[in-house]
Amino acid sequence: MTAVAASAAGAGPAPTRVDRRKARTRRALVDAARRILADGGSTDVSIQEITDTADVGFGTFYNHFDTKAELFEAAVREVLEEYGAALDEACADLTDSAEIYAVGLRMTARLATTQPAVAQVLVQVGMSYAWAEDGLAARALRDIQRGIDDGRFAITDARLGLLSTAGCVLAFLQLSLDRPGDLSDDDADTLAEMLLRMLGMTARSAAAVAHRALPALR
Amino acid sequence: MTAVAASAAGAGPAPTRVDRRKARTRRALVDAARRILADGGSTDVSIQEITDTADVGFGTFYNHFDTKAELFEAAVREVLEEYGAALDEACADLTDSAEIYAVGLRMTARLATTQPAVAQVLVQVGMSYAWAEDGLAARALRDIQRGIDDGRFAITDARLGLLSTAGCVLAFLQLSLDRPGDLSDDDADTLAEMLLRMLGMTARSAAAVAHRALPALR
DNA sequence: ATTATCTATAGATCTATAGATAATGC
DNA sequence: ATTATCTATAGATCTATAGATAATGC
Repeated sequence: MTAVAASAAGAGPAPTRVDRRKARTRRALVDAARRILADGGSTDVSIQEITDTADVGFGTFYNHFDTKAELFEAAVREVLEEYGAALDEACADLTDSAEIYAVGLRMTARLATTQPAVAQVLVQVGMSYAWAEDGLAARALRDIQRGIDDGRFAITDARLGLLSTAGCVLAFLQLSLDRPGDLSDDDADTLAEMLLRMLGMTARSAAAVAHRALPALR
Repeated sequence: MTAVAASAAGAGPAPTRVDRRKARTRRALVDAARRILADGGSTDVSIQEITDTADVGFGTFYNHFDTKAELFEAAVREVLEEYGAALDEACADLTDSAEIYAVGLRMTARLATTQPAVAQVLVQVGMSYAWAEDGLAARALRDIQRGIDDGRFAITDARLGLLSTAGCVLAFLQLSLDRPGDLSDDDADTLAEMLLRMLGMTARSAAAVAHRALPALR
C-alpha cells in the first residue's frame, strides 16, 4: 500500500504513518457515503449523520471535503468505476459486438438483485452521468458504435442508441428496486432483445443474441 | 366559475366571496409552485420563497397546505392533467393504434421546445409517476396494449413496452433540456421509429408510421 | 514540533405557530 | 362575528469554524 500511494502521487516522498491515518479516515468517510447511498439512495443527510456513520468526529469532515456534494461525488465515482471494471473483465473474451452490448445491458439490468448498492447509485445519479466522457455511458456508446461499424446494427445515430439504452436500463432498475419481484432475469433478457431490435437487428438475430449464456460477473 | 366550484363540491352551499378569495390565494400558491418547477425544476426552495413568489403572506401557506411536498404534488398533477387532456384532444381523430402511440411519443419528445414548463415537470418527477393508475403512463400503456391486440405490435408484455417508452422519452427530454439544440424534431421522429421497431413492427412500417404529419397540439 | 482529529459553539437557515390585522357575512 | 391573511418570533435544524486534545515525527 505504501508503494501504491507513493507511485500514485508521482515521485513524492514516502507516505508516513500520519498519511496512512489520514487515508484511513478519508476511506471511512467515503465508505459511509457509499453505505448511505446504498441504503435509501438519499443524498440529503446531515454532515453529522455522515460522520456518525463513519465513526469520526464531526469537524474531521472538513479536513477532507469542502461540501457534502464533493464527498458523494467521490463515492459515486468509486462505485461506477468498480462496476465498469468488473463489466470489462466479464466481457474480455467476447468478440461479437452485438453480444458485448447485450451482455452489458443484461448484467446491468440484473443489478437490483445482484448488487443492489450499485443499482441504487445508478438510479440516484440517473442520466446526469450519461454524457460524461468516462464511465458506463462511454462504454455503451463505444459498443453501439462498434456494432454499427460491424454492420450488426442498422441505426445511423449512435447518440440516439445510447440515449435509449440508458433510459431503458434506468427505468428497468428503478422499477426493480421499487417493486422487488415484479421484474425477473427473463424480463431483463427480453428487454435486451427489444433493444437489439430497436438498434436494427432482425427479430431472429435479436432473440438469439439476447439469450446466450452470461459470463460470470466478478 | 361559481357554478363550477359548486358542482365540483357536490351539492354544497353556493361559494361566497370569502370562498373565492381563498381560492384565489390557493391558485397563487399553486401557480408559484408551477413557475418554480418550470424554472429550474428544483423543489428545494424555502416556503418563504414560495410565498414571496406567490405574493402572499408567509403564514398563509399553512392555511392551504401542510407541507411543501403537498403543494408541489398538486402543481405537478395539474400540469400533467392539462397536458394529457391536450394530447387526447390532438389524437381524437386517429384510428391506427400504432400511430396513436407514435404521435403521443413524438409530441412528448418535442416538449422541451414546445412547452418547456411541461418538459421540466416530466423530467423532475421522472419515473415516479410512471406506475400510477392515472396520467400519461396509463395512456401509454393503453395505447401499447391496443397495438398488441390489433396485431400492430409483436411484443407480449405491455409492461416492458411501457417501461422502455417512458425511459426513452425521459432520457430524450432530459438531454433536450440540458443541451438545447443537440436534439431536433427529426431526432424525436427517429426515436419513435426505433421504438416502433422495438415493439415488433417491421423497419418499413415503423419508418412509415413515425413520419406522418403531426396533428396540432392545443 | 507538527498535524490530524475531536468537541463545543456561533451564526445562519428554515419551519411552524401565536397573535394582530383586514376582509367579508349578517 | 367570523374567517382568511399577514407579521413576528420561538424552536429546531444544520453548517462552518475556533480552540483543545491526541497521535506521530524528529
